[in-house]
Amino acid sequence: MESVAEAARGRKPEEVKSAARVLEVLELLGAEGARLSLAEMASAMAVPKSSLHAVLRTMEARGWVDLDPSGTRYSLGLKALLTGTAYLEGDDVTSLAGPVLDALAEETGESVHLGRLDGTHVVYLAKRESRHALRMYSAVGRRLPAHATALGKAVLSQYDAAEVQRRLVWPLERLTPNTVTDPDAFLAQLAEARLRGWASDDGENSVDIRCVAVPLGGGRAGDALSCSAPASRMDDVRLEEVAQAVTEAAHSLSTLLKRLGAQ
Amino acid sequence: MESVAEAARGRKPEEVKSAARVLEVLELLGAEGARLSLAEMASAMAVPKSSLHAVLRTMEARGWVDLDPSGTRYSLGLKALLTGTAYLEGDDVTSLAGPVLDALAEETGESVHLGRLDGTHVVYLAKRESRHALRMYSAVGRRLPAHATALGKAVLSQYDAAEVQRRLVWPLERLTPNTVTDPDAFLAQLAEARLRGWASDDGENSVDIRCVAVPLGGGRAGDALSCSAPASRMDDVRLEEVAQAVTEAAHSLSTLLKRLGAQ
DNA sequence: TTCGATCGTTCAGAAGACCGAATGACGTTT
DNA sequence: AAACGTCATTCGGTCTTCTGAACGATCGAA
Repeated sequence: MESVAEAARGRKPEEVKSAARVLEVLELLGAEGARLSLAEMASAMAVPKSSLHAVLRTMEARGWVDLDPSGTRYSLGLKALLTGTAYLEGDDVTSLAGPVLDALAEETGESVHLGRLDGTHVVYLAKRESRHALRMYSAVGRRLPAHATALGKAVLSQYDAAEVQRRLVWPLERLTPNTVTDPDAFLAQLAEARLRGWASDDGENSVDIRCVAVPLGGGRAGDALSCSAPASRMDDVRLEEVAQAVTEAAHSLSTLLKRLGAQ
Repeated sequence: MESVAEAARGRKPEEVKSAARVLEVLELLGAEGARLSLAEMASAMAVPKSSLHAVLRTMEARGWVDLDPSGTRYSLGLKALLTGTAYLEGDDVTSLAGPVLDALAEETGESVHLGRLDGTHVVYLAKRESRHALRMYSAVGRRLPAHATALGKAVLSQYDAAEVQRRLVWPLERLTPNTVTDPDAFLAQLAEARLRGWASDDGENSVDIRCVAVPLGGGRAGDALSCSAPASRMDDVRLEEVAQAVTEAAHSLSTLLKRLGAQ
């Protein structure tokens, strides 16, 4: 009998209702540094107030959401931060990447990132900042569309065209005048990246930023290493040099990971 | 009838069972960079496997937990990271603190932290690293016992003795030979901090690190600003100088916050 | 003050999750 | 090869949570 009601909302009957709601609350509050009232969240989630009320009580009691002094607006609690940093600490790749990132940042003098594919986006897992005053803004946890970043293209270059077609949302969203949105041109870029071993981004998500990225091996298909710099410091020659350095760094990190996986 | 069963486990009947379990899973997986099987978690949480199974399916479907390639060990998912960083982005204090931290780090040349009291511990919300090669290790999201840190003592100095007694766990845990564990000595330190406006830590959580902290005003009773350095660069005279700088920084941040709260 | 529009909170009937035992799928040991 | 241990997974009856409407509290406007 539940199939009618559940199918109408497009949800699997395999989900535990209030478990899903807890996660939805966290995502909703996280989405925009939001401070939302119970009623606002209930309407946003299309859930009865009374049901959400009990869920929020549970979350508040455990420090996963905080309540305004007024007692009427919810925001994320400290537990969310603790768990977020625990993700990074518990991750093999991120833990091992530290010294490699340090060395690459030292060698290139530019901003260096470790990224992971998550659906259609890439998430920064770790970074080292450029020594220069003019540098790109970034933050661990930040998400950028995979199709407009070197990191994303590096990861995607490991899949065939059909898989890429399946993984991305078409048409590709345009972020800057340089964003590659034509499917054929995009797939051609991936093919080129696959051949030479590194992907690039020329102002495709942020004007005037050029970036090079190399996917990690060692069984970590979703991760890549990148180096970004303002176009003013990154002409084509320099790009190739940096690509070389990133490739070597990625290789050495991949070796560390393979060793870990084998043992 | 549920009061008997629930009271026996010490839980309020106000909790939604599977909501609490979702959070408990996240905390369990976050606790130690753990990779746990369903059976292990079920036993750790004292919950039937079959019930937890459904919860984990829900969490996995939404990317909150990841499953090993083998399909038998769970770890935190990427959504945990996204929500964790969202906590920081959505937080007024952390957002406003950036420039103040930069200035203080520049002025002192030492590591600077923004911390928040969470129960008996202090959590780092933001940091700026020392320019020196010899520097303390720290990370955003890291928790340290409040009674053994300048940050914690700064926050606690705002409460009276009875409140402090209530908030901490006695006896105070010893972390280093310098940790103050005697209740009277500890309360005396807080009283002194309250008078002069800043708290200090002399190798109490980490040998050879000295630290100064000042609580924030502006209605953010739980937050404090600190500056830490190796004892070799921090004699008593220098400590007073740094305390002065931190006090000014805390004051300017508090002013920013008050302005925000008023508007 | 009074009204109106929020908001969070409560409650009893209805719907769905929870649980224990049984099952199937591995990998390892005997 | 066979038996064992451990693992995730399924299933139907029972019990809990979920729900929608009604309530009470709070604030601002009239």
